[in-house]
Amino acid sequence: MRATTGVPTRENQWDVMKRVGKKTSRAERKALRPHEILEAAFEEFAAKGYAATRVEDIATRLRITKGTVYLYFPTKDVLFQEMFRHASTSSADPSTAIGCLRGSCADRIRDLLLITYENTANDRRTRELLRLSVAEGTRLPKMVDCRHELFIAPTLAALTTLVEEGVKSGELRQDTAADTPDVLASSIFQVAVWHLMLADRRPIDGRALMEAHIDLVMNGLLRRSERMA
Amino acid sequence: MRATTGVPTRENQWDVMKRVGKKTSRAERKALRPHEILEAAFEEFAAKGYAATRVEDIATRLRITKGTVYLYFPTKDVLFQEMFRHASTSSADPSTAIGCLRGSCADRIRDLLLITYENTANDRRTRELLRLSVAEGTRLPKMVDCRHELFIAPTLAALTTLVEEGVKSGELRQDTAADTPDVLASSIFQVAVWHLMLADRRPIDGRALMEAHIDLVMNGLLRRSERMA
Amino acid sequence: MRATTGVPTRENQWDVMKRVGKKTSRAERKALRPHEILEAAFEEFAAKGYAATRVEDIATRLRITKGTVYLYFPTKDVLFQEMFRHASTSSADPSTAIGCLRGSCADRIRDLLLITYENTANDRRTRELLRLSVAEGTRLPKMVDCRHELFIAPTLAALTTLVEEGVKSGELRQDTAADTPDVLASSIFQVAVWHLMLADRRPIDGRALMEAHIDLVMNGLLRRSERMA
Amino acid sequence: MRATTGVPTRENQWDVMKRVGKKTSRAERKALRPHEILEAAFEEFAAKGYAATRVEDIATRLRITKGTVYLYFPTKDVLFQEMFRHASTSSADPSTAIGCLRGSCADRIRDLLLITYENTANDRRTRELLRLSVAEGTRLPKMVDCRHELFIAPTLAALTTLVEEGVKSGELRQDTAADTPDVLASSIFQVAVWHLMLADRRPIDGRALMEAHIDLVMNGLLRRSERMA
DNA sequence: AATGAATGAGGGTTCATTCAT
DNA sequence: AATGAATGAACCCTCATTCAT
Repeated sequence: MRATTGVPTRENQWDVMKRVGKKTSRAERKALRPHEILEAAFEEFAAKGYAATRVEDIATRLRITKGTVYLYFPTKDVLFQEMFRHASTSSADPSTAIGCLRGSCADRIRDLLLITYENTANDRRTRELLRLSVAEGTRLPKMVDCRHELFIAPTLAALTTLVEEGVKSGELRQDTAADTPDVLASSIFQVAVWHLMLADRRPIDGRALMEAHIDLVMNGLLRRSERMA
Repeated sequence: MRATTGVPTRENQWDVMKRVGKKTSRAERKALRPHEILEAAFEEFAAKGYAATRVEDIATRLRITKGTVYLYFPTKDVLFQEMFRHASTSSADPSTAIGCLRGSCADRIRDLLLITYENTANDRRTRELLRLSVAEGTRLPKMVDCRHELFIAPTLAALTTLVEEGVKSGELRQDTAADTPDVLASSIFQVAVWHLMLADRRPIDGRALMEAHIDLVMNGLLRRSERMA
Repeated sequence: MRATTGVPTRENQWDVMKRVGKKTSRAERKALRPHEILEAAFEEFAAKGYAATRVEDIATRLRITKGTVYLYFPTKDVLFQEMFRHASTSSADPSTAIGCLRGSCADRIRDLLLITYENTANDRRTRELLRLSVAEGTRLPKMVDCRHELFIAPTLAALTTLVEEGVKSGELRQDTAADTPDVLASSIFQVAVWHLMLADRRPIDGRALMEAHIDLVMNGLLRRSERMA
Repeated sequence: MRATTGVPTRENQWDVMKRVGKKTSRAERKALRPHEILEAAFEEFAAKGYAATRVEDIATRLRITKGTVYLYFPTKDVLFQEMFRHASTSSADPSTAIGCLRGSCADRIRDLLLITYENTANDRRTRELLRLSVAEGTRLPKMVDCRHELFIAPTLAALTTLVEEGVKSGELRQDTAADTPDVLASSIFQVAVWHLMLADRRPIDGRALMEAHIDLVMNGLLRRSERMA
């Protein structure tokens, strides 16, 4: 029925292990596999998108064969979704950041934005998840909603709380802007999109841009005397 | 399921033309075709991405067959790129907007941002081009760079010019923010990404967000007395 | 994306047609295709069973490629079922045979059995459908039931009617056997199974066996006084 | 769905043995294994056919893993053939039945047919072997021939002998039917095929059908004077 | 110009078989 | 002896592309 060559054309994972003298038991290997595969899947899907990625590409990245991938994930589609969940889960939880803010409202807003920036726009993994959310979101809205619920909404809610507090204490002015404090975070989106679109071809200093934006939103561009009603 | 009949169940383009009494000559038809195809391609590619879109999907949208598509475009890949160029070209040219700005620097900045917002984040076509830039940009960096060159860079350059002018005239303060006036436009990215990710599932008032952001960047969030050094 | 060799390695159907000077228009070809494919599918499925048959085998038999098969049938499974229905439909309808029986009950029973034999056990196509019914029937009971309903049941019902009539008229004896006249047809099953199992390796004279069986069962059924020479 | 846990959810063979306090040594186990595997293989192959059965299905039925199957049988194909031989061997040997027939020719014929019926058409295992002979016989004619040689031919030969004897003694009439006494057994085929095709969806009383057939063929074969009531 | 039947390379998925543990 | 992770050859089905009509 099926021919069985058994003659490996290229050295496989085990050969490699022997050659480099690594000691990984089968059990260890197996326990690691799902994680490894999800990581490799992340790289491939992020680089090429769902449809253009071949399961074999993912396998090859790990020096295994596609059959092995199917030992751990039943379909490409499930693999994608698990990968998305896995990559999301390993992102920094915004609540920890929110929990350790100290100082004046302005300080806390500044720190929250900077920390969020570091965890999102400045984090390759999170950026690529944004890419996938944009690219595949139409196909899998649930996925994106879930991510929004867990990561974006809490941060924006924290901003809203901080602004409300600052307005109440008189530290911040009460105005149009105070009604939609989401906009405080807009530069994070800008940096993220910039990275996604232009990568290293037109690099920007994300941190500088963030600080400029924070300066702007806190102080405004107009001279004191020119301040608009 | 593939039909095997070959009997068209719905009236095709010629039937339609006959019914409504239009007179479109063959020559006219031919002249229109590339444009029609590019439009249909835009819709399909935007909805499903490059790899997941079938040439036949595009043809079906026009009630023609895939063979016809190949009369005008040699490959799917070329079609995609031409579509991208075409959709970009039909976007509003930023230079026209820049040209008709009037009033104080603040006014002109505000107007430029609002006009750009209307032409980009609030324009479905431009938004979908952003989606494609993010999704397929890795594969076709040239495409994205070109788009950046023609649409994004000029707008940001205009902003920079306006800010410099305002600083020189004393209308705007000279500070961190003035060094990277790009950030003034960050809310446009935010609205665009929000639309792309959450579509109509979590709608936002883009215009209100824009105005809040403009208010913020012009006036700052801090009370006058609290202004940071 | 996809390489396009276009270099045919072996002459295909069209080459063949040109070479032998056949004149078959595309439209004619297309109209014939489903029928051709069903016939080829019949041969392959009958020879190897559902699971062991490759769609490509079916295509190759027609000097076309598997892609073409999928132009007419959406899946292998549907192809199998349509093939089964098609092959069944083209079998002789028992009602026509039943309609033209003449003579005494004995004569009509004899003729019905012989005709049924010719149409079933002695007909390769019907025999192979029996093979498929036995081999794949567990998977597709509906298919077998349908076939039973249309072909087997009517014939057995006709036998029952004939026997009842003969008993009533006094031509046939009333006894155990008259209660289950199905057994009159048992030799048809025997010949069919023999063919399916031993093919041409241990050939039998089906017709002679049929006649011997008829002789046996008729002389048993008939009253003493009616006994045939 | 493939499980990735490796944690057995149901108790395996050893657990079972421990629980019920059985003491089966490794050696005993090993001696039993081939037999167990062949039995499990019989069930699976009979239910799904050769190609559609997975080696793992067979193993799972025994709560062992496919690796173990390969310890005892080198390939799936060999396993199938050994299973077929094994299942055949465990069928009742016709010679024993033939040996203990007593009474008149008519009695012996009747008894032989009834015993054969019980051992074949009315025996699930033998019936399923018939199914496999029909389904896979084209692929493995040797197998079927062997089975024919050992089980079918002897029974038919015995029938022939009995009929010849009856004719010689004057108990049976000498006529067409006497030339091919095979037909006496045709109802066995009929019942077997009926079971295989219609299973329990259209049940029949096999024994009644057999007796009706015997009644039919005996009263036909017997001389006028010998006719049974 | 338009069609759509046909092609065939490819990618998802399965499963017989191997072999280190 | 038994396991089950891994392999890789197939097989189903899709779809970009071609080309005769």
